[in-house]
Amino acid sequence: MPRHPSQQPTEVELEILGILWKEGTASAREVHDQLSKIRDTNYSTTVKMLAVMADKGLVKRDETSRPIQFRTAKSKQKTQSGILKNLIRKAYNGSASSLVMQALSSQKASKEELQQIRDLLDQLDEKDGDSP
Amino acid sequence: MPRHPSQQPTEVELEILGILWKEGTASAREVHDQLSKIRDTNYSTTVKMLAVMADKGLVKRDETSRPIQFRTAKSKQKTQSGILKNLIRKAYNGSASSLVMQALSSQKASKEELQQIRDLLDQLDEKDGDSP
DNA sequence: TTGAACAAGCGAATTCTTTCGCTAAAACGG
DNA sequence: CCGTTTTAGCGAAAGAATTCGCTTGTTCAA
Repeated sequence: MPRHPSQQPTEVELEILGILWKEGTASAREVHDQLSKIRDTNYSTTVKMLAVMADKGLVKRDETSRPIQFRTAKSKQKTQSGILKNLIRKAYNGSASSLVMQALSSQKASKEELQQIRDLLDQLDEKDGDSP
Repeated sequence: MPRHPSQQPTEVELEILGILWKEGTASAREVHDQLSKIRDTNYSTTVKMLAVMADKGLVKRDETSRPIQFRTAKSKQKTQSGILKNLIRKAYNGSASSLVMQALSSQKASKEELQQIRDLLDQLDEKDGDSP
């Protein structure tokens, strides 16, 4: 009986995606150097992970340049919100605001950030006035 | 070489935790009935998952009552914020507010919810005036 | 060109997750 | 009680994720 292949990126995959989001584009070596700071891992492993991720369509390879450059296949936005949506559904019973409140209470945020969030809230209010 | 056992609950585990959060306490059968609505799974599998989760310390069994009752071992809060913290670190480069903004923009929230969030923001502002 | 150094890839082993058939034990109804 | 139904558990296997040794290819400087 076939298992459900999870749509979400795995732990390590996410860490690698995180690196690529930060760097934009990077060689296997560069990815590895970053990765090895947060995870005890081996260069071969990193290379393999990138290969697996390429198969899954999570990253793209640019072979025209040497060393081969990697970048993410989907936009950061899209990937992040996919993960978020999934998490909200499974762990927050579908309520985005529960997640938001918890994130705000359990993690520190600067005044500027809080203000940014307020601004966004205002925008949202305007847009969707009051509709059932 | 030992793998990093991920601290986070897996996909199915999370779904089961979600059910237990909603129900408070439930028998294997009850968990299964709920689970099978969102996932094509077998009663034996559910029972096994609960056993595995008990081993990992994710759920507790109350054997005094028959059928055995399950409940989560850690509080919903604690588990959720653990997951969030992890996600923020890995996928949001440590910025809780990025996650919050994305959650707000990509998921609908009612006016009441938005207001709740505002209230929380106000509280946070008061508490931590202007930090170092 | 040639050897050192680095990059890429293959294939197989490990460990973890998820699956379920099958057996035993417990509860239930007559 | 006894057969039936439900619950619990075991153990094994299928599937995924992660690991890395080792081989091969490429680059580069002397």
